[in-house]
Amino acid sequence: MAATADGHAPRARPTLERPRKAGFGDFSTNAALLLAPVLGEPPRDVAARLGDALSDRLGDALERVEVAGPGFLNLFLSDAWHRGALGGVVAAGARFGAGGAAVPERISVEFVSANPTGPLHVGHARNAAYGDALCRILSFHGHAIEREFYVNDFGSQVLRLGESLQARARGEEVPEDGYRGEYVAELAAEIEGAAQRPVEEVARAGAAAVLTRIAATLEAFGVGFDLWFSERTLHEGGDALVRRAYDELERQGRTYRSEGALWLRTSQLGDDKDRVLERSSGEHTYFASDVAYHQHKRERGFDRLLDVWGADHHGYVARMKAAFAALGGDPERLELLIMQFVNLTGGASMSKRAGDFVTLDDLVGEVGVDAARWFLLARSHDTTVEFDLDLAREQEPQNPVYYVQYAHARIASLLRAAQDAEREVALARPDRGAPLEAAERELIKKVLAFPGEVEEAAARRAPHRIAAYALELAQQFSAFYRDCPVLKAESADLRAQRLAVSAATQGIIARALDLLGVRAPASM
RNA sequence: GCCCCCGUAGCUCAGCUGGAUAGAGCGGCGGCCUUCUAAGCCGCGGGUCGCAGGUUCGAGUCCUGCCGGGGGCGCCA
Repeated sequence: MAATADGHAPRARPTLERPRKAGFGDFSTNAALLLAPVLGEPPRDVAARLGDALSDRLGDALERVEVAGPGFLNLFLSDAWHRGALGGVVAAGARFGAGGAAVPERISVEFVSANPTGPLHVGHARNAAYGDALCRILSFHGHAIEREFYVNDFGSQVLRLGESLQARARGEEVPEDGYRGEYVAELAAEIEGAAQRPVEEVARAGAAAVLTRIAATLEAFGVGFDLWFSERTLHEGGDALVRRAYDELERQGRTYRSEGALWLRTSQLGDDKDRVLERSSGEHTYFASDVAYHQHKRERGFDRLLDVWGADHHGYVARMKAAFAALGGDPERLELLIMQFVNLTGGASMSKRAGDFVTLDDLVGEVGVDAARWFLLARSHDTTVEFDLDLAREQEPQNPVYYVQYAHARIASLLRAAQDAEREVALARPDRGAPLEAAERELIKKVLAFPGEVEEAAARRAPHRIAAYALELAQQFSAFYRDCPVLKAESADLRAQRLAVSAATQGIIARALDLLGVRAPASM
């Protein structure tokens, strides 16, 4: 791009984009708008010349060009180009849109990480759905992903669980700051000798039992982990990881002693103030565990670390980043993704201590895995989700997820109706040279947008983009289904071509739903 | 007081690196099933993009300041 007359670089960059409105062509460029002041000519004249040049260059891939508005140049691609592109999609098969990452990375994604002191609730459900979908998207995009669940099985919370369990087992009142849910009584009955054994043992057994339940809940929700990392292991053994992290920090000159406690100089690295690692009592803080845990992650050699946290942890971001830098890490490679809250209405409180809250299991029981995941994933992670349980329960069939699944099922029905041989023939040669109806061309365009959507969703850590795209694709298929007979097309070629378009669409709907962890049924 | 997120249609939310008449779902009103699944389709109505400035040829989008909502600021986890 040439500099402007006054020698400064132009502020805006020339773009080649796919306009939202169909009337503005398949591609649109603002190049003429930016060139005009440099050339000293009217933007529309520049656009016209640019259009002529492109027409010569692109040949029959281009149907026509249009100068529009203040000087945009809109390019309309031909049917031949669209059919050729469709052929590419069909040929790519299940790999269409996959592996687009320019620099594949080995990434650790830590999510959920709920305390093993009670059942998962709706907030955890959002974290689980988001983290899982993010892993699926990043993996599909070409990254190597490891999924981790950090188990806080060491601190005072677990001890309180033990006290609560013991109280229940003895038929006593649960302590003021204890856990009161019904599950506590259930667990107390399950754990042998809960009334007599040392409270630490009861706590440990209780946490293990809760964790087993959590894992089962997550599995039913379609969420799995490669590693369940125990906080306790950070503190065990002579060469405890916590000690090693302290040593490393000391070597880097980042720690000091004051008032009997060991402090980390996080304020030198962007935090508001320094933080305590080891209390004057000799106990480690929760922060110390996290520092050691992240040091352990560093030692495992990831290119990037992602932590999915609840909104109540956002005050923790600065110190964690600072600690990561203090350990010698690049804070840019530690991403702390904050999930905003799920505001539950029409149901019970989400307070964990209240003992009466809507669990992930309850949620799934009410609306099913697919609707629950869709609902939690369809919104950006940094906006609060309004989840009306009554509405979700009553309006299940109106949920957009069913619309998308329905489109998939319809295509499956179409393909079933076609003979196997015909389907294969259609997919072997999708381009039959038949002219494209408007709805057909729009559907192909939507299909072709998929890799870009994956790229966007991966780069922005934004699964909700996939949900939005899936809905749009399903809508575009509905228009195609309405306007373009497939099985009843006038000619065999047209029938084959439309079968290919349908099959390609089906594959992408299935893939998009899979990236969200939602099923793609063959019939509904 | 400081920090983070949000403020777009009656409700719930999209809106990608600033671009051309601001979109969807739900809800409302009115139509469409001897025709590839009506869990569907079509049409209508509905918005000073919180407010005020600023940058720009161009701002829902970027900057500043207010207002409103949510959350967080512990030698708790």
